[in-house]
Amino acid sequence: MASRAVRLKPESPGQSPWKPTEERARQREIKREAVILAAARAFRQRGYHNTSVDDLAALLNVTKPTIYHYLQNKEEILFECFRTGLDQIMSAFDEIRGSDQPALDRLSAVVRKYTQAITSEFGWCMVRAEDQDLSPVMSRRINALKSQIDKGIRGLIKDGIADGSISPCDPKITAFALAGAMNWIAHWHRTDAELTPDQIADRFLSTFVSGLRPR
Amino acid sequence: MASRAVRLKPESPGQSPWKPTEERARQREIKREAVILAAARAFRQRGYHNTSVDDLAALLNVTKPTIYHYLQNKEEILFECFRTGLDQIMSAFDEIRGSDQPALDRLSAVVRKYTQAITSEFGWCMVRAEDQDLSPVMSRRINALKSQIDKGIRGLIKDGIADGSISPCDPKITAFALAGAMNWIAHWHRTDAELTPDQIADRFLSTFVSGLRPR
DNA sequence: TAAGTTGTATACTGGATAGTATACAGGGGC
DNA sequence: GCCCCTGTATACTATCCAGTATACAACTTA
Repeated sequence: MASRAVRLKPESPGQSPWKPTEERARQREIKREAVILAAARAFRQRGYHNTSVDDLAALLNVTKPTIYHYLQNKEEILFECFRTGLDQIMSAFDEIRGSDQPALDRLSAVVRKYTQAITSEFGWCMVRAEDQDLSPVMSRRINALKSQIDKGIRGLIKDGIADGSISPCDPKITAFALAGAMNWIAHWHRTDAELTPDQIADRFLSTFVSGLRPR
Repeated sequence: MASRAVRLKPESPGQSPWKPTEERARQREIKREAVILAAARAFRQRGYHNTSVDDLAALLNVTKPTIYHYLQNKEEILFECFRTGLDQIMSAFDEIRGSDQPALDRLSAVVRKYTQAITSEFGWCMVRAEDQDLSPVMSRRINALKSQIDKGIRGLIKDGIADGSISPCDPKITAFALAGAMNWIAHWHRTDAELTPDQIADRFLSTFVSGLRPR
């Protein structure tokens, strides 16, 4: 569940004979990511199938072949949207790695990060885009990422039961409930909403941790 | 939030001069619903955009014009799938109307019914189909139904806070969390799953009612 | 300044598919 | 037996759109 952002490391400047080439590669990557971001926004707004590659190109003030210069096909665009969003969620687990807090506290930290990710531009893609629009190979890769996230949440719940910070429950179903509540944010959250992601996360945590029944 | 199933009432037989006509209307309705059910299944399996009307026709051993004889266009098919699913959820509220139980108990009953609805054939349509595939007029009608459901849940939470069966919380966000957890079932539930809808509902309720923190 | 590489555009192809024009078959009522 | 209504099919149109062939422009390097 490591953050997968593998980036070109900027070498010490003015030394490599390949510097210009590297600069090009960086520019290329910037543009590629711009396409992916524009796609994520458009898909969220209009849906994957209601957004043509021509639409995407128009949003970026270029033409279709330019898009295809950076990404092989429409499926790859969707895949990258998926992946970028899921990577954001995965990174929620990075910062609690090695922590010795009670598992419930670690879970709370993950919930806050997760909520931030889901309210990002890529939230829609993680949650609403459909596997069926990807080829079996790509779909399997996405499902592997989703499965890792699920395992991470379940693991924290199991740890919590073990260390006594979480009361005994079915980890699988509890993880589904928690993930479902968070993923659903992508359906109703608007960036102009009154609540910040952190406020949403705190209220969710209050509900899930304390429960509905008065103590 | 009344159940909207308006049905032809079978008149006392053998009397009306229009009986054959009525029989025809009934047959027509049966076939129309068969189309909608087949569509719901196909959409869940392959997605709306990956299912052509020809595909649908083939599933029913007829041809495309037959489909169009019962439904105006593909959008109407999707709309009816939406509506059928949402009606099922709406009916979850019917049986607690007039109940004098504490609101938390009424909410629990709704959660059980809701879970049954979401695991039905139409679960996918309620949750995963996209408004953007409907015209603005139809989309507004669907959103009105969704909004009624949301109001129903929030109302029960507010009632619970008032009658003391639910501890004070933000009703809006709590309703979103609960609905999100349930709606998400449509993403992971398979009919061959090990847990029945009622078992899922009970575990959800245990999580939401008692909370994660040990008492 | 010449040669190669990268980025962008114009203009096209091919395939999928929503929706329709039209014909026809069968049953109920006269 | 004739007519009309309902249901179904064949065969078509029109449109959208993913992806490509090709040309050209601009920059890199020498």
